Amino acid sequence: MAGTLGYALKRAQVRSYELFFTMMGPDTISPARMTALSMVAAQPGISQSGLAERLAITRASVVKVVDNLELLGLIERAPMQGDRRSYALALTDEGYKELARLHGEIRCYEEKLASRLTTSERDLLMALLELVAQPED
Amino acid sequence: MAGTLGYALKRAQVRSYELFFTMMGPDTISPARMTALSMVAAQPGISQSGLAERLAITRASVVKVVDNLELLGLIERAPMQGDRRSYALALTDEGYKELARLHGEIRCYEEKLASRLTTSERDLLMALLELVAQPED
DNA sequence: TATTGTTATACTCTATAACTATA
DNA sequence: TATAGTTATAGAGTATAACAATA
Repeated sequence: MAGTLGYALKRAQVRSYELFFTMMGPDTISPARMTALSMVAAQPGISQSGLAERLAITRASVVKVVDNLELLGLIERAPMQGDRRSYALALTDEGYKELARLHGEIRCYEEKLASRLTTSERDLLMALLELVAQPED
Repeated sequence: MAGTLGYALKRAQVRSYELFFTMMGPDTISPARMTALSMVAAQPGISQSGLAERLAITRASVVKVVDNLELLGLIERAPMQGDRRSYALALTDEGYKELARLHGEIRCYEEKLASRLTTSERDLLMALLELVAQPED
């Protein structure tokens, strides 16, 4: 619906994905997988269930994300000590290298995405978005 | 990637969809279809190709959107005078009634989505989102 | 009993390619 | 030739339900 906040959010998000794939190339790891990669990097040893919770998707869905990142050689499923049901997820050396490379590319992408905004406008926008993103209560 | 504008946009958008389906019910017409409905209302007689362009999706994809809205009795495919290849899309009486009803619900939804923001903050947010949404040059 | 990871299956939304009818 | 709408098909990303192994 034109003129609504919901629609403005949607359009900005669509634009961000367009720019993402334009700048990162069509064969890049998707934004969702990049988020998963950075979450495992931030919390090495996290289980698939833990990752599912942080990504707000189901355990079943996380299996494919992890499969894909493992197939690319970026993360590993190691045995979790003390619970043989779980895997301890961690980045491989290759995964850390790739994440570092991605960080550089993402910085360029972010700069272009916000190129019409001053630095303080960008910070303000992010703060306002946080207020919208939080569920009530 | 945490801390980026792209991620903040994504999270706010996910939250807006969650709230949308929570408030409108699981059987509601989707946001995309509502946008299509309001576009046809704003531009009666528009062709499917025209609608595809405005929605920024392919002609093939628009067929299903129109099929769905027609099946619900909300829009009609009328012959386009002067070009027998095209349809002139228009809302049915039922479609206008439903759109009016949706407008009311959307107002409540929008209010809740922006409930943490003042009116001027909401306006500012929308203005900043527009700047992000516009492709460069 | 409850939890972890997995598989099978399905749904939504989108795309591309090939078709038809008209222009 | 080019355009409008359609169909068939596919891919990404998600979900639910049922299952084996383990707690």
